[in-house]
Amino acid sequence: MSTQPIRHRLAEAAVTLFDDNGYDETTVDDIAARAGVSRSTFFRYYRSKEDAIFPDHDTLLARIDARLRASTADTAIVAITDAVRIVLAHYVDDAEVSLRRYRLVREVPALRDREIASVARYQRLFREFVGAWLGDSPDAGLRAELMAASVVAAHNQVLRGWLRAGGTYDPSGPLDHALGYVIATFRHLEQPQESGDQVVVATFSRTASPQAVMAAIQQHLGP
Amino acid sequence: MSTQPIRHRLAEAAVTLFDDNGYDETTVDDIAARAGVSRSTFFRYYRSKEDAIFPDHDTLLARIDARLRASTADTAIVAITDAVRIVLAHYVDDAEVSLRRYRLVREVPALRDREIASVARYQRLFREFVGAWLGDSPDAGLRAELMAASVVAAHNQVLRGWLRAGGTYDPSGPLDHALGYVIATFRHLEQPQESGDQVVVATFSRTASPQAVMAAIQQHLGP
DNA sequence: CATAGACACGGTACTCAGTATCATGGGCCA
DNA sequence: TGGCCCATGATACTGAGTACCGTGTCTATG
Repeated sequence: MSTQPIRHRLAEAAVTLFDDNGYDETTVDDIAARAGVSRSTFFRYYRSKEDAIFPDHDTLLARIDARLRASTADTAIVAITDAVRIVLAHYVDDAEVSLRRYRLVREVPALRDREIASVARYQRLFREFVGAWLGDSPDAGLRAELMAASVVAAHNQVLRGWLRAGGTYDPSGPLDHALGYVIATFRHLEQPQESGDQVVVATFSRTASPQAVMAAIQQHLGP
Repeated sequence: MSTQPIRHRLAEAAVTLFDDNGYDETTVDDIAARAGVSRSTFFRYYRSKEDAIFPDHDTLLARIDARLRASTADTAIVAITDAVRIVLAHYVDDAEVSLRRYRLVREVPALRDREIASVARYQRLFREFVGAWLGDSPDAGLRAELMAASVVAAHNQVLRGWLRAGGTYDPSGPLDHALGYVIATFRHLEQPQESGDQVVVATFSRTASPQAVMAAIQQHLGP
């Protein structure tokens, strides 16, 4: 029938039928028939009907895992930035597919839940690595959780904006901007001496007199 | 059979059977039979098999919505803190049920995904309100997304810790600690003059001389 | 060349979640 | 008493997902 591998034909049949007739109205039999194979074969390639729209989450997850695994605490921020860029690039490279899927996922609750569950797996991955990098520093668990959540949220915000705009621009800039926001909040991940040439001074009681503030600062700055 | 309302009997039958025989091994028929009603009646009270374990998410979500709706941008942080406290308290008040459900959700993928989807609804709620409060300030969408994600992540981290420990302590302290972390990062949500009695001073170039630093500070502190 | 095994696919039959629809029976009001 | 409402039960159906078996093809090895 076609020279395309079956797996690809099934995915294409699925998304086309979902688009044309709706998700609930499309049966696995329909998909298999359109791809020219049997129902059995469909389930041999995809575990479930939903799977046919998310064919590449597993491999992408594996790539992220590999990228993070290749890093250490010292290069945490670079690794995280890279990883998020990989994910976003994956969507951007296949803009056509991403946009069709986005429209679908937006209006089918079952698919939306599935998407959210996938995102949670990415977040879990980030959390585990950041947690390991933070070791047993104070609040390591909490900070890892917040870091992972923020990174994923930043990515999602940029991606959603790009999808809503129909994929009409390069989201690299917005992503870097968003990640900058996140990273600024979590500078303490890296060693202080590596955190650029800026140093935060202090906070003081609002009721303190200017003289008292000056004295305290002068004392810490040395001669 | 029992004086308990049917809805409650069904939920109890469900969680008991899931505990004893496993989730997949328990059919809706089993649950209905144990509650002494028919299969039809089960689906009249719960939309799905999973629903029987998450009976109160909708009402809790409505309470959070109400709490946030009752606030404005001025009192954002208090509202958010309150809302998160409400959610955590809901779990703590029913520690027995929460713990059983936690053990179940942890090992049944379908339930875990469902739980994650529920959490996403809370996050969406926070995002919408914070976004509205931020109005059209720069990066409002991004900051709302990050704020919501962080708040939810902080809550989940505290809740998970409490659940893992078997619900053996009062998690209010840890929650406040975690929220403090989050709020510190998002101080700019509130007006500066309302942000407590602490004031952040500044950052300076590491190469600046102590004298230059002092001069700059003195200039901002006034006479 | 023949045979055996691996493998991919098709076919069949089953379980069970979820939906739709109708029947029933008990309380309640006129 | 009669009629109505409403909660429950009963039945039948669709479709996802699983298990299992049969069959054809391709390949390696005698």
